[in-house]
Amino acid sequence: MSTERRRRMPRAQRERQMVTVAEEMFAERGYQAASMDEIAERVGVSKPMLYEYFGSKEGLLVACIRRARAELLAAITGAVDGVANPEDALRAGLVAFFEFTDSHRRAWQLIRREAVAAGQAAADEIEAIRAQQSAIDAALLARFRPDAPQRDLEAAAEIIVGACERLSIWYVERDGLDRVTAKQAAEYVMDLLWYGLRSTLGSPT
Amino acid sequence: MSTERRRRMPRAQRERQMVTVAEEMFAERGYQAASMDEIAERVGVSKPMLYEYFGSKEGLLVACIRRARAELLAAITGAVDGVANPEDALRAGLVAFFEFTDSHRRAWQLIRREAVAAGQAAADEIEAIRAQQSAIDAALLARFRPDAPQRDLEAAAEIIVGACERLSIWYVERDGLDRVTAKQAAEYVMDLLWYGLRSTLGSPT
DNA sequence: AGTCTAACTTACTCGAAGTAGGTTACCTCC
DNA sequence: GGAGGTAACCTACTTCGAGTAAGTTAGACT
Repeated sequence: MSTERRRRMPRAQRERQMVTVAEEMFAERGYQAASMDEIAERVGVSKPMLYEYFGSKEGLLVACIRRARAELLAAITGAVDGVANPEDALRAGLVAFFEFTDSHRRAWQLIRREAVAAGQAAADEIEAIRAQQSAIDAALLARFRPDAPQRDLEAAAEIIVGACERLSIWYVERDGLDRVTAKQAAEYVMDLLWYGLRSTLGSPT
Repeated sequence: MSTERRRRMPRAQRERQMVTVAEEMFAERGYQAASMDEIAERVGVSKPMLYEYFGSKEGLLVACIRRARAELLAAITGAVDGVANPEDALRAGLVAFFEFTDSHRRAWQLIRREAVAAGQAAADEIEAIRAQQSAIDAALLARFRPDAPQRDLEAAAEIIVGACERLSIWYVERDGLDRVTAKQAAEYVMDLLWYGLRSTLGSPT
């Protein structure tokens, strides 16, 4: 008889734990198939607590996504900050991105696969990640080519984000055979895009 | 009192009608929120018929996705077929893609937003669309540069597919203001990528 | 007219999301 | 150290929609 009494926890700590468990469950079983009862049980708490803190199943998913987004943002800004040369900054950002998707596979899987299961809110949250990425890229490009029209910068940023998202999936999936590193993935993107970026967004340096 | 007697239909025809209605409903309300009862009602048939023909709600979603995929494939192969010059072929394919996402907004929304709601099967089906796109692109690039290593071709194809997917969303969303046409979207992609493609995948032409 | 089957129905079960309302551990202030 | 307040927690329910069992009719073809 384990006399392990369930400890009470302050809300913030419990929430973090719940998000962690939910992330596991969603990634493992898929959003739909994961049940709130089971998540609650694994946390060691009853279902209404989840609803107390997150409002709904989708709310819980949103919390998972939001946390991943914050972490991704931190990783990238950390890598880019203080790098003066735009080319190096972009490269550093790309490497950080691929490293993140590699090391946070669970969260990344969640984002790309369980995306919109729940509805609007979760979809918006994921879209917000992409928007965040685009904004970073657009800002970076703007620093590089202040003269280029806004629309072109946006389009270029979208292309970069899309390319990275897709390449990261490819890259994570060909895990076993013939490993591609984060650096190589970043190089692929740089090689394909950098010429275009230089020539399209105004006169070359 | 409308004496409109419900007509019986052969299976194939009824299935097509069901997929059409389901596509509408899923796009309109989201996968989760759309109910099988309501879809059945709108079709003018009872729920078990849907299950008879599609097995499950997810099966119905898969059927929607699959149809859109077939249409997309037809549109692109139609555009690319017979174009000898690789650059023009790629451009024609891109234009066809953006035209498709523009004219089939409903289906496209469905694909990008209701993606993985249901589970594995639907996710796989969507992934299959991307794989289809990548394969087309990789084949195209291979024709252009038969000497380049397989892995580089794959990476380039993934980048193109990701860039297009993302750009098409951006493009469809900035609908009102300052319209971007399918041709322009394709041009953005070409401008950014073509230099890179020429220089990366072997020696320039 | 009789028969066979594909197209269709009504009327259910079952499981998981979400909720109403009450209980208990822990901190605080005297 | 006891009273009181509140944040953390629970049991026991309702509801709603996915999925199903078993039977019914239209209409095609002898």
